[in-house]
Amino acid sequence: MASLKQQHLKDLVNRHSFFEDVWDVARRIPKGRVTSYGAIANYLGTKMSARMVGWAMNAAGYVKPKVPAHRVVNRNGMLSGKMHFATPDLMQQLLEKEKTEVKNDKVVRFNDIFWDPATELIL
DNA sequence: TAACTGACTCGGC
DNA sequence: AGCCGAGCCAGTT
Repeated sequence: MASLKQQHLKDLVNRHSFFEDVWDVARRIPKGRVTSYGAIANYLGTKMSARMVGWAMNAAGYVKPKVPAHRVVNRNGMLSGKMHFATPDLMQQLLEKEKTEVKNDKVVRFNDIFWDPATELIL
């Protein structure tokens, strides 16, 4: 039996499709590639709602299928959301496990592995 | 109920 | 080059 908190979050999921869209895009990020909050927001047509993308990531841990929130960083390639994972180093560990180099909380060669849904996700 | 707070970004100074 | 304000909008206080 699901806890009240889980049920509540589930209700939120059903109510706000924007979040689902965010997660849907995030799930399409190829392994070893990364994108930014702004890029996802821009792809969804709400360019100025990058903060909401971050908010969606905050709730991403409670939804299935799993959302690779660690592949979403800020525009500079910095792991700004690392503090929100189970442990501060989990985000970096997950990225390194996919061969994504991280140095000083920043994705190395960010521009080369940056994945922009607006230009690379063809529907 | 109003005010504050962000896993953000951009533009202006 | 770095700091500040605005716009986004759901959740929290």
